[in-house]
Amino acid sequence: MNAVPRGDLVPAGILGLLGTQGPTSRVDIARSLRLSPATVTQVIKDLLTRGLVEELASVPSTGGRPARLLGLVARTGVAIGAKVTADHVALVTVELDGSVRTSTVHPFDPREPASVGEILATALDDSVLGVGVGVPGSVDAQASGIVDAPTLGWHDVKLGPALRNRLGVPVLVDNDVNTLAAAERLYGVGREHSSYLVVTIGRGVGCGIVVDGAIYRGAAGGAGEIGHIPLTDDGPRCGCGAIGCLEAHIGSAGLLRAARERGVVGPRGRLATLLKAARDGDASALAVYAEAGRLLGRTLAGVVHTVDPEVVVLMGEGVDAWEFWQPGFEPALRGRLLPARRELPIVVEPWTEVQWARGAASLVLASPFDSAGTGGDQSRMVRARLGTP
Amino acid sequence: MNAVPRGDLVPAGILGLLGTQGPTSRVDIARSLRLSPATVTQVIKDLLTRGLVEELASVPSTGGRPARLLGLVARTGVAIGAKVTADHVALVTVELDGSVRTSTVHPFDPREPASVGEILATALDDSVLGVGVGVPGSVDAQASGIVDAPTLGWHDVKLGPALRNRLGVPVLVDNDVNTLAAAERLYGVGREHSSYLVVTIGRGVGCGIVVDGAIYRGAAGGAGEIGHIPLTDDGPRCGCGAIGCLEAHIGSAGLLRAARERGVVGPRGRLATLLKAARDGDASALAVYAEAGRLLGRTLAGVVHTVDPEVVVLMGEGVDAWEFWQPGFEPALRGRLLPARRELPIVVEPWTEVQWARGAASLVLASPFDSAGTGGDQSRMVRARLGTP
DNA sequence: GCCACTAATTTTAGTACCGAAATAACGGGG
DNA sequence: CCCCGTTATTTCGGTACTAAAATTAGTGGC
Repeated sequence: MNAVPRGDLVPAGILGLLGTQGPTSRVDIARSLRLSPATVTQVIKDLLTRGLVEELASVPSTGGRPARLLGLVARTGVAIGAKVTADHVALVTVELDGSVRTSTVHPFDPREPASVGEILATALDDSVLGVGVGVPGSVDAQASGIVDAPTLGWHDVKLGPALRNRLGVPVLVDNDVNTLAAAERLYGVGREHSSYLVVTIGRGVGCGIVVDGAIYRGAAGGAGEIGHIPLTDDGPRCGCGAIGCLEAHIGSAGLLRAARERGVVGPRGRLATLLKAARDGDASALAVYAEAGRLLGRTLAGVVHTVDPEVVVLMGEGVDAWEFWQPGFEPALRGRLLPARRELPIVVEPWTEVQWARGAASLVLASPFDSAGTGGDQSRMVRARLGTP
Repeated sequence: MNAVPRGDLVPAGILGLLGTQGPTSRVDIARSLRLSPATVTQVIKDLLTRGLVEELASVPSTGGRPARLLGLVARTGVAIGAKVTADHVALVTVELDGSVRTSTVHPFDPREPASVGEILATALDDSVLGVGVGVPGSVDAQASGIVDAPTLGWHDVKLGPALRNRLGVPVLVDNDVNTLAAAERLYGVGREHSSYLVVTIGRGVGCGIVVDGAIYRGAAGGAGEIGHIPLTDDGPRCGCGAIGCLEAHIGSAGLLRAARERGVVGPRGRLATLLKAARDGDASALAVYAEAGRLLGRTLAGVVHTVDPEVVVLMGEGVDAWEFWQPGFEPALRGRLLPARRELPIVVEPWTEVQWARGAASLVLASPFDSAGTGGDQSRMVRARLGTP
């Protein structure tokens, strides 16, 4: 058998691994990146002489020669992550190890896409490796960053080029759910599994698909739009123009509509009212959530039959009320899955707004692992910044 | 940038390309297989000296040096394809260029899985490169071939190992729909597109997913089971045990049930009766098909939103009546797709039973291109057989 | 303390590819 | 006919890996 090289990726991959997973031995690096130990030895030798990596303590022997841990020489690199919504931009700066250093929120008017650049510029300094941006819409490619986002009123907005021009650092743009999938890959289920779905419930319903460790974007960057899976032929109209989409039923607006119809909240009531009613044990409120859970479970059964993932992760604002969705969700999902998949693990992750932005930063931090070339030249630029102190 | 090698695959890939696409110039080979012209020159030099390939006529110059066509030296390799059903096994032998040489059908009792080996043995001779088998169920991996097929009453049937043992040639086993997807890749839309769905309608409903030119099988070989996407909470019970699956509505049995309910056919009527009634313009018969088309269209809209393919191919026994499905299908699909995808091309392919078996043979013929390693050691063995006269 | 055993790392001797530059084989314009 | 532009192919000099063998650094038994 011969080599399976992947561009100038191995040194960056090792640096990225050490940055995200902490100190690691040569064998473990080889196993994680599917390289031969020989290659790791060679590359590490180079990184040692360049002073980017240092040898740390040995781990106690397990019967053979003890492994020598390797660590990143303290560096100042950070990534900036931004999540764009209809009325604000959330910004975080994230260390190489994934910890959030700072977090801010800025008001934002989507009619002025360029102002995203101004907001990001406030956080920029020499230590920034790159900027990741998550948007609620479809993006042609991370490295390009041309956005269609109906909820922002954006069509063909050239956000990526504009930001690169304004900021002068690598900029990766992707659908917001895909950014969460990227974060999950570095810090979540992606460490243990190579194929999974990241499903978000909240204002809309989205799904990031990870296959063999790579984010699957579809032919035109539109994969994972499960919010627009049709459920019914009548029923609520969705923002997309069609009728009876999943999102129209169980997105924030759909929940609220159902709650009003049942009289749980008044005509001007808010979701918080519905949630409070459920917490107080109101039967109608519980029924609204249970019905939403049932629809989500049934739809996800279909998605799982189509994609066959190892795990499903649930996130988004909506999981705050998950305890009330679950009674409807579990039977609807499990009862519909084929026997072979009935034990599919479902992971519900606690949620804060910062997660979105942190996910966006993960686009940058995942660049060293980007052997599929998803991030194109922008990922290469991040790697270049990582390689020279 | 450096090399992107793929195992000992390049020589086999070139042979496979010449076998399936016919005579090709070096530059075109390089373009098709995404290799550098330098590499092609080197490998071809070797293949020429080994007598596996010969130089043919030049193509007329298009302004520069004329390209020299290269062709396979006449060889006797064939692949055998088999499609297993509940009552028969269809067998074909297929030439390297994809043309069907012989085609036979053998009665079969699924309670005796081993008899598949006996049937295949009748077709075996020295020229056989390998055997491909399509089964109506899920398969753990092509190169292994352990089958779960409820419709055959098979659970954990070790078909692959048994056949390899009996036949002594490489055996690749896959879900029947995936075999069609493999055929499509070599001879159909796969020549022009790298991501597509192959949807079959007939007794069941299935879907082969091709992503970046590779068949996507999911975490456990169960991807594409769209027949079990839940549509309704009441309604017909499906063979899988759940209620209201797509397949229960629009599979052969579902169609027949609907036809009986509407009185189009008698209690012992058959599908042919329904089809004939539709051809005679019977309104109820047309309504049965239109409703099936509507359900299929609505469901596929959801699948397309999830997967975002470039094209969808429709096949299977059911397409014989496609003209009657279409009136329900088109509006249901297009009306539900997001605007960006509304123009999705749908290709309906004419259908004969032989297609299934030919698809199975494609598993073998695709082995030379199998850079993803889907076929494992069995594909390697096919390549070995291809490389030594 | 010496030996057998184990596991991590390094060395060695390739291999399979690539990019860039050189060369070859045409057609067409003067 | 000779030169030019164009396209195909080949040559050349790397590069980035690999597998297998050798080496190193521990453990535990005696």
